[in-house]
Amino acid sequence: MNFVEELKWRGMIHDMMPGTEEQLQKEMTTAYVGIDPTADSLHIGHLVSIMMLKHLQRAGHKPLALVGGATGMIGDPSGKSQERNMLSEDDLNHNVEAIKAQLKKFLDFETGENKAEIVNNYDWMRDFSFLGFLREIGKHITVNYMMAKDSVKKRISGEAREGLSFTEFTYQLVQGYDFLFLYQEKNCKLQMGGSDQWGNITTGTELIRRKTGGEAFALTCPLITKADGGKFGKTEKGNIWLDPRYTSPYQFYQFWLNCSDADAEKYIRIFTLLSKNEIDALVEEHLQQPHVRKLQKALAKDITIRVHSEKDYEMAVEASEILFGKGTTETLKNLPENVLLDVFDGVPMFDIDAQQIHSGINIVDLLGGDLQVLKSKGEARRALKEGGISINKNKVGEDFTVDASCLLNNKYILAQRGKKNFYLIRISG
RNA sequence: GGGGGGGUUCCAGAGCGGUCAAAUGGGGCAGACUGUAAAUCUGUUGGCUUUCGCCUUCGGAGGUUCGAAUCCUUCCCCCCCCA
Repeated sequence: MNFVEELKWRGMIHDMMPGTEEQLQKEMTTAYVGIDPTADSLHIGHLVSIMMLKHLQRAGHKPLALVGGATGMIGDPSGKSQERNMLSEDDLNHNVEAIKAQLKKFLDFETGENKAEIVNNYDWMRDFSFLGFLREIGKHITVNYMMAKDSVKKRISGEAREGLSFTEFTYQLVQGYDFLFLYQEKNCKLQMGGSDQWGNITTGTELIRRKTGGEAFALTCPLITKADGGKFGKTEKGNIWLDPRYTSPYQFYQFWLNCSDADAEKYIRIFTLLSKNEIDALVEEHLQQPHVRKLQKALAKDITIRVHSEKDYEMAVEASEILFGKGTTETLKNLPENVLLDVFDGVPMFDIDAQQIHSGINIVDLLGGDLQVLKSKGEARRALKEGGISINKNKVGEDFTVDASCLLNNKYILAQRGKKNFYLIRISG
């Protein structure tokens, strides 16, 4: 199966320029996607682009990951209603390095003619003078052409009418120049990205055509959505990051496990490397017994292992079973300390003076007091009234007193708000 | 430079001298139901105390008033139109 066919059945093609498939069949082709270095870790929103590169490489082509050290300093107006904050040069450098390290988990940077490469557009933009850019690049593209792009139109005449700065307006040209540069320096003939990048990518192919007479191509994938219309990759707590410092493997696993049926069916094609047959079989099984959530489990397993590790995956499953399975106070109490800590890795931890527990402390004061497990006593009281608080998996009321009998391993207390929010309280001293 | 419209609690958006911690919708959180789902229904959504009550909040700073988110002064910011 060739690259385009592969992406097609996975539902990863939104649009592509005529001739793209032919180009890919003709020869080993170098293609790139851009990654905005807005943080020092990738999040799962980036994973789609990375998977495109992965499939590209598996099909024998050469992937480039362009880390936008320069474009990141400007900000893409696509999809944004407002101009965004600019990052400092230091932050950008730090982020670029961190992202490089993460990409190495997904792509082969070592072997073969088609080994992956990372490029940073800051390297070639840094010394490009403003005047130079105007003379060499700007004159090839008309303002009329640039204004016709949706990303620009929306900002000028859309309902929001936020206005856009000249800097933002220029973004597509700068990105277009990246493509031109890579075309000339690395024989890169294809740019890929999310469908919101179409306009930016075509500015690049246009620039290449006008300036060199050469032909380059564009391929975009649909924006990942959720069936309920929410934003993909976000939870109440924010982005789902690849870096375990920001999103623990347990939370990461849980995110995928909690996908809706419709989403899981879509995501498993996009984010895993499972074959069409394997996925079809899983979907079939899922239809028979939706409550078993085989699809979600397979999805969560595959991604967790690839992003983290087999061991992290097993730990996450174990934790999930203890927390959501038939876990009771008894099973909690019997858990050895090291297992307990592993299970609750990534769960917020609070330290409290041993004395307070031994003399008994009211639940409201414990949760809403100085520890700030919950924001305030008012909130603690409210949650208690709603029946939303459990201690060691037992629901408790407002007048519950926490004392030494609640301790797990003589040291820990598991507090729970609702079904999914856990807090571990540890005594000290 | 001229003219106009705005800045309200997470967001949108009412309020326009007291009955306003501030309508309504969205979102969030929680409960029931369930598949750790969706849909639905219910409760809740500034802080302290929970009984009355108190404190902080309506762009910033002053002022008028017994009393202001609501009136006045001044400053800051945003948007639109014209030059």
